[in-house]
Parts: sequence; C-alpha cells; structure tokens
Amino acid sequence: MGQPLFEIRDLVRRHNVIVKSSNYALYGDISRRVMTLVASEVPDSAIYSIDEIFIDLDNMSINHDQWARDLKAKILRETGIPVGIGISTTKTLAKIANRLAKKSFKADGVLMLKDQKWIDLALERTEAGDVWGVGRKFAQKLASIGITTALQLRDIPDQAARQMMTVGGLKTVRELRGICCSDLDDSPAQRETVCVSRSFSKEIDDREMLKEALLSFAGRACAKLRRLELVACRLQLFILSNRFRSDRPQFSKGCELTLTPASNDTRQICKHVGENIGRIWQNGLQIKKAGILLLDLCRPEDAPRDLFSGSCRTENPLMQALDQLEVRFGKETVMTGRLARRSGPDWFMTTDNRSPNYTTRWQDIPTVR
DNA sequence: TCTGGGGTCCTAGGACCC
DNA sequence: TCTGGGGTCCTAGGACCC
Repeated sequence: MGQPLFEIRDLVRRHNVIVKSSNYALYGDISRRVMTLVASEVPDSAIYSIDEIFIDLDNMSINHDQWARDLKAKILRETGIPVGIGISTTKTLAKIANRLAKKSFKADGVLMLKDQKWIDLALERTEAGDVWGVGRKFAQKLASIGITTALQLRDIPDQAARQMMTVGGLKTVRELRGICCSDLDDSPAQRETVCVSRSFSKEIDDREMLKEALLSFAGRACAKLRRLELVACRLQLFILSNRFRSDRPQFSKGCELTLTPASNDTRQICKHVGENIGRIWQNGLQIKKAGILLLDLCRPEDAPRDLFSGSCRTENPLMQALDQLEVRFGKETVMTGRLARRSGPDWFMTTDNRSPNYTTRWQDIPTVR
C-alpha cells in the first residue's frame, strides 16, 4: 500500500502484474450500487467510507451469521462485488472481525466475534497497529513500551491510553473491551472543508504557471461546493516543496482570507486567488504541490451577512449553467477568462492505465456481442 | 512600586482515517 | 527519473476579553 510504482518495476514485469490508475468516478458508482443494496436490507445503517458501511443488528432477531452469509451472496449476485462482513459489539471490534473474515479461509468472508474467548484470541492475533485508530506513530509509541498486540492494548490502564493517544485513543481501548464509545453514525452533519490540491509532475518555478494551476483548482473546488449546496466563508492557498528532496530546503507557505460575502462563485474565488497569489509566491521556490482550501462552509441562508454588501447569493444562474454544461459536455468545457488556455497542462500528473468509466460514461460502457 | 484569575477564540501542527 | 488526495479531530499556545 502506498508504494511508488518505480520501486517495484521488477516485480511488476516478472509477474505480469496489471497496473491501474485510480478512477474515482467508477469506484463511486460501484460503491453507490453496493451501499444502496445493503441499506435496503436493514433498518439502520451508516456509510463510513467508499467501501465500508456499518449496520445496526440490535433490533434484528435473526441468526446473524446465516443472515450475513445470505447478504454477502446477494451483493455478489447483484453487483459482482465480493465483500467481507464482521460482526461484534463495538465498531472497533467489528472492524477486527472484518479483517479476520477476509483473511481466514474458514470464516469465508463472514466472522462474528461474540464469545469473550474468541475475542481474546482475535485480539491476540491482531497487531496493535492494525487496530482502527492506531496509526504508525501511535504504534511506534506503544511498541516502545512493549505493547504490540491488540490484546495488550486492550489491557493498558485508561490513564496510559489517554496520555499516549489522547481521548481518541482512550475510546479505542474501551471499544476493544466491548464498551461502545461511538454512535452508528458519528460523521459530522455537514462538510467543514473542501480541498483541491495536486502534486506536479515536476517542480514549478513560474508564477503564471502556479496561478494557472490554482485557478483551475479553484474552479474544481467551487463546483464541489455548489454540488454540496454550500458556500465558503474563508479561503486558503498553499504551496509545498518536494518532501523527497532532502538536498533542498523545505518550505510550506500559505495564506488565508475571509470571503465577504461568503461564496461558491468561481468568478469570485478566482478573483481572490489572483489577488492573493503574491502573498505565497516567492522567486526561486521549487514548488512541488499546491492547493486551495475552502473553509468555514455553511448553507447560503446561514452565511454571515455583510453590513454593506448584503447577503450571500442563493441563486446563481450563470454558475448553474456552467455546472449543467459540465454534466453534458465534460469537465472544464467552459472556464473563466482568467483560465483562457487549456494548457494540456505540462504540470499535471499522468494517469496512464486508467480503467474505463464502465458505468458512468456512454463511450465506456462495455459492449456484449 | 506593586502586576490576578478565569474565561473564550483562533491557529498551527500533528495525529488519525479511507 | 519516478514518490497521492481529501478529510476530521485533538491539543498547546497565544491573543484577547472582563
């Protein structure tokens, strides 16, 4: 996971490994199909990520194991996607059950952790770093005091958990003990930020090029915001050096501004980008990555009002037209004049080997003869 | 010349997740 | 030579208030 392709070229060649660039339009559509199916089978569920969903089985008096196997078979039959199902008393334990369900030949994709004896065994066979909420740094910290398994982690004193991994870590430890510390759905009610950023294929040291990139990111970010039907009250621009070049000085520069009135209008945001680029630009910097963050998001009707310029617009026919054109003719069919040139941008990362959009693009739908 | 106590808010940085 | 992107949460510390 996360290993650069160039480091494993030999392996790829030797075993004829197929290489695919990520295609989120495809993954998103397949995800939607699976999630819709699952949600229709249960009274209460919460989508956690593109490939995970939590289900509440509390009010379902059934044979959970058999039910899960039937569901798994149904998902495979109707979407073609194989899934794993883990069942337990807390989310953290259910995630562990899920991992083992996929790994164990005997479990065959479905595993229930209910009896304490089996929970203990499962925790003993799970590395501390594989527990949900324990990342690389915490795993290192834990290892330094001799904690390497999930079972050992479960049994550390509350105070130690709190001290080493803050309140989130304490929650994790309690969940390992079977004490529920999270609701079925504890995702925030509303998105708080939208970010569009990219690494460049090679470092940029040209101001116009940086500006072009940021303006294009701004367009994407505003389109996202409009899809969410939100506006931003604050804007941040940032640039970063190449973190892999230890021979060069590292930098990370950013600037922030308040948007008055709050907005999701590409023209407004682009104007701000143009006016503020000087605050992060500096001659001689080798910029590897840049991005735009839209913060303090809220619904247009909740946006703070400015005493002089009035409230934030809720209707924006021009932007609506722009969005419709994108749906019909593809991304960046129409752009602001500031971004007149579709640069065929030489700063873009390549995405060779991308899977076709089998389910979301007319031209890519497979033909069966 | 002496110089408190109790708050909130904001931001940067670091951890985590997928 | 090549090294991802987009999120949330927590904490410490500083600025500010009365």
